[in-house]
Amino acid sequence: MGEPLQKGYEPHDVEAKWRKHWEETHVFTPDPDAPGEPFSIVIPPPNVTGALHIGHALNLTLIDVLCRHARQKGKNVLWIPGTDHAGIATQNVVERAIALEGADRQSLGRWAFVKKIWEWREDYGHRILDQIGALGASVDWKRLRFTMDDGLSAAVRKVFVSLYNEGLIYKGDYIINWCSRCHTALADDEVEHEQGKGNLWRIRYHLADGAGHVTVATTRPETIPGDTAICVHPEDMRYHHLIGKSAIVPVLGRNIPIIADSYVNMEFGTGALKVTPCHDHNDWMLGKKHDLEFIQVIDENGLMTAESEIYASLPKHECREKIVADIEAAGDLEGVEDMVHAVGHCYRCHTVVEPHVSAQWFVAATKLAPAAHAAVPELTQIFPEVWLKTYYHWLDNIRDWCISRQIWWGHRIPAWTCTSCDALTVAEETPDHCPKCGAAALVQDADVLDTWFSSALWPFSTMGWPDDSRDFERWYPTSVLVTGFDILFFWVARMMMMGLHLTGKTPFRHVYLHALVRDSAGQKMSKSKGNVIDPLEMINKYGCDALRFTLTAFAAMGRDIRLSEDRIEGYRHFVNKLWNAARFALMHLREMPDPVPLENVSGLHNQWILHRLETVKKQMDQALSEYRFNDAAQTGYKFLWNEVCDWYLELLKPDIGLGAQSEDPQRAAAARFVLWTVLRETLILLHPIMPFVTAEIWQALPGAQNEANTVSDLAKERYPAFRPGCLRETEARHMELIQEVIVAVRTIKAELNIAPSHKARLLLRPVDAAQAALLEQNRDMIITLARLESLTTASDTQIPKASASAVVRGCQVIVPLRGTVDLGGELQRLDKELAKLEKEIINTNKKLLNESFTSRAPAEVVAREQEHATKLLETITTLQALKSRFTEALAEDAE
RNA sequence: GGGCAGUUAGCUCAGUUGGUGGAGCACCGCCCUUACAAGGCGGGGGCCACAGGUUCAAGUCCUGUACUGCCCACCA
Repeated sequence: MGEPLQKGYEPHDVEAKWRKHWEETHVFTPDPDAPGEPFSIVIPPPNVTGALHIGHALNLTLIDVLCRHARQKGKNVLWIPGTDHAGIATQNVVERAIALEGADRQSLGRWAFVKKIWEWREDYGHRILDQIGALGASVDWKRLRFTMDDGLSAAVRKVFVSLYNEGLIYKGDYIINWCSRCHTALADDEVEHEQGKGNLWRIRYHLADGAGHVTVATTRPETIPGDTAICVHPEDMRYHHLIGKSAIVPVLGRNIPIIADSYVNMEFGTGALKVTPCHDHNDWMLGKKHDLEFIQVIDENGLMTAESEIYASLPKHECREKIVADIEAAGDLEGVEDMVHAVGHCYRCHTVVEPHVSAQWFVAATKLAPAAHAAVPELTQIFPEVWLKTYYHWLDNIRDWCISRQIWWGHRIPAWTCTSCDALTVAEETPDHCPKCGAAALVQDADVLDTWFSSALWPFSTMGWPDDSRDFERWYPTSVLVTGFDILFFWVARMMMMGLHLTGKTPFRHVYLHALVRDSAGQKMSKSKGNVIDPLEMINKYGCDALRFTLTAFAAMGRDIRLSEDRIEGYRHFVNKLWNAARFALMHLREMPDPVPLENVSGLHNQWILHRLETVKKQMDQALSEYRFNDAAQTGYKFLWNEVCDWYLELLKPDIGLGAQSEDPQRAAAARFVLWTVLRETLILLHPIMPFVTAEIWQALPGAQNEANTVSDLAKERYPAFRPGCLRETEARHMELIQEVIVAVRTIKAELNIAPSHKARLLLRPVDAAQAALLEQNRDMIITLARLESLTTASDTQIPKASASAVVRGCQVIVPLRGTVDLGGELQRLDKELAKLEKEIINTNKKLLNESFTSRAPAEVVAREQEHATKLLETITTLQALKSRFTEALAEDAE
């Protein structure tokens, strides 16, 4: 027996206690040789120096729900935690930190700077891990990984070498996106395009033969020194005669060819395009295609190169001003207009990126993509399905992936150049001599790999691949990848490509893409907007379970989550409700009740709640297996609050000696065991979503322990077995009648301003003998919950004229009115009810009189409508009779 | 420019295969009933964005329009 429950739920103490317990007992460290179907998930690794944000909280909560549920279902569950070295992001953070000390990485040097980052990681790397723990994530801490661990780094080198040897990694000159602040290449999808104001200049290029000029339009005049052609559309009659001739580059005076390519848009600008292959992606393509000259005029610092002659060493924006002025002075500027166009920015630091030609390493993604396309949905299924098309489209239009980054923090590219013979060696281990010429002087490539390269290996590198590993054998491929849709391309697609190529298997059977968490106005949360909701602050204020329940309840498929603090506060009430319900139950379960056969238990309320419990067990299980997290949460919520608390706990009070009735030992025994069962199984059902509060209640539940002398840990408990014998549709419907009668009485009281505590007399006139028996058998429930003085059930009961009335499933519900009550109120009530019913019967009859409905709709639907109409008519007739009696009473009263 | 979502109660959102629309919060009234006032009971509130179409029957399927959001590609 554990500790009894305190008056109020104190999340902090409880959370700390269970976190510690779970970490110390290693319940989430699985044994690969243990039985059970394998179930595995790898964490989407957060930045090692990062802090937990609400997106992580959502992600981790959903994964945790799946893992805890899978454990309950008897699966052998592995959830690998870990962090990502996050190249550029981390380097930037540390650079900013050392800048405060007046240092910079250049002056420190590579070795010392990287050492600094490792130190930084030692200091701050624990923070994010601690925060993952604070969310209650049931990860296996013994298998904690970091993308720059020895094992994972070895995997990275192995993959690099093997792809290189297969020709799937190559080095080449290419135009890339260059961030002159981060000083590194950026992948296409690391560039964010934003609309910005600019100018469009129209500039004359004189023809070399002196026969006039051609006018081009450009937004970037500073690239003019790098022009190596003018391009027009082959079918553009305005320029047809110029194709093959030469033009002169303004100011510099070089001759360049005029070429034709259908890439050119005749409608835009003047229809004549200046081609600068080194400083524009499309111009690069044209340059390659038409074998143009490549002249680089802007360097990696954003300064003009010597090739730009008189503009050499000017910053590019100054060059722009100067060259425009020079052209204008020469009389060759035809005009300037304002225009809005998209400009690329670095996704990390927001500097404008510059297309830049340099030697880079590439993965031949074009060759890996087809397999990743073909694997879906056969081998890997994507949820929700709307992302399928997006996934396919991206893979079908993929370009080779630039994987080299000119930064210092990351996996160094395992390629060495011989200083004497220039030969390139790619190897897993540092070579001590050049394999070609034997010289010992080898220089390693200065670049590191794109962070996503190591991330792409994460599902198997974390399991010990490429070495023979029991974990890999047992748990790869993983069961499901849970992540945000924003990294479908960055991460998911690349894991698919790498996983398929290297392991021959897709790295996960399912991919569940969850939504983004936005603020209550639908805005993306960001520090600069000041609209972030800090999950740790929420945990602190409302408790972890409240936060987790909120996130789960809002995680509807394919829809963004608009979160606000109010909602978390709201779900805290639910945690509290569970706590209080449990406290009440435990007051009456001082010790383990003696079991009674539940399939044969007596008492309509017992049969009903057990029936509902079975239904909810099935529904929640089903919902989670289909990633309908919100449905699972809502089902649990409604069951506990609206059924267990609002009805069942009240209904069982008479059984256990609360209220007017005297205790019947047999009924009390049954009630206690049913109560114990319902509480016990509800705790299990809610545990994946709310692990802490349920675990705390569980340890106080007598008889929940299954091992002697140990703390009773709900995290180890199995999903409750289904009891088909407890499914009782008929009894559930009978219970609904009782509930409806009770509600009818309550409504009468409320609407006629009769105090709820007023003990009314109630007369019931059942529609038939079966109903009469049912009502009579359950009279205690009605008396207690409707708060009655007396209850008379008989079809021939005299009805006092001054009575309020209602009709429930044909049964007349009569509350005789005495003294102070406002009789006019009852008339209004009856009229309102009758009007509603009449409207309904008109609609139903309209349908039934429609020949095409009765002949074409399924017989079963027609029969249902028919029955509905009959019942409506009966109710109306009865109610009208009651109303006329009541009107007489009013008249008599007036006399 | 191409693609994908969304539009349902005052607010935030559910609504599986078409069969007479739900929840939470907010609102109104009554109640401190011995698990819970972070509560209980009852109530009001919606031509499901708009216009067509399919069907006996449309929030649900189809077409179009409007607005909102996102993704991709970017025209020099």
